[in-house]
This record gives sequence, structure tokens and C-alpha cells, in this order.
Amino acid sequence: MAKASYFDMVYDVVRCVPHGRVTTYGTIASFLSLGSARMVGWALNNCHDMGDVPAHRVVNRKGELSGRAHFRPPSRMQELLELEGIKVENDAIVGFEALLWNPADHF
DNA sequence: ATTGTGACATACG
DNA sequence: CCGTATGCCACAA
Repeated sequence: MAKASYFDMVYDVVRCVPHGRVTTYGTIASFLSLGSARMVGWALNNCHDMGDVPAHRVVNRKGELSGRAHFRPPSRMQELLELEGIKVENDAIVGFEALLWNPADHF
């Protein structure tokens, strides 16, 4: 069986994010009460092998699509968000605070 | 054990 | 909001 690495927990939380919602690195890190926001971003960097992780729903504290450069093509991230009804402007989510999803709220 | 690295967060001015 | 500085900690080699 797979070992429950920190990455797996991050992936699991991100998968739980409902459509039309977004979350931040710090929120995930805080929910896991382990590691720091950098760990979340680093975990998503490894998500290349997963493919099941909607990383486009994870943004930084400013609601900016900080990780879009890691998508192929980079514009894919914004496109995916708009498909879920999320408006993105200047590489930042419009009203992202209202769309911010708290993982603890799902439990 | 040590070093390098990372898609961030927070504090201060 | 911006720039700078520092903290943060898991993972790979």
C-alpha cells in the first residue's frame, strides 16, 4: 500500500474542492496542521504524475493564479476556472474571497 | 546526517 | 498593494 505522504493529503484535499470554488495554499496547510504553504505548492509541483488533481482550484493568498506557469498551456488554468463559473482577470480570481472554500467546512 | 529546492505566508515600511 | 526579508518543512539525491 502507498504510504500516506504529505503530497497524498494535499491531493486528497484538492480533490475535495467542489466546482466553482477555490482554496489557498495556506488554507490547505493550516487544515493539515502540518508543514507550510510551500509544502502545498511543492506537492502540486509533483502532481504531474497524478493528473487527477484539479490544481487550478488552488491559488495563492492574493487569489492569483500563481501556478499557471506549470500548466500546459499556462492559459489552461484560467480556462478551467472560467469553465466552472469562476471569473479570472489579470491572472487573479474575481471575488476569490467569496469563492474561497474551507476544507474544514467539508467535514 | 547534510544540502538544495520549492506553484507560499506573514511582517515591516 | 508593493518590495524586501525571514520562516517554513517535506522530499530527493
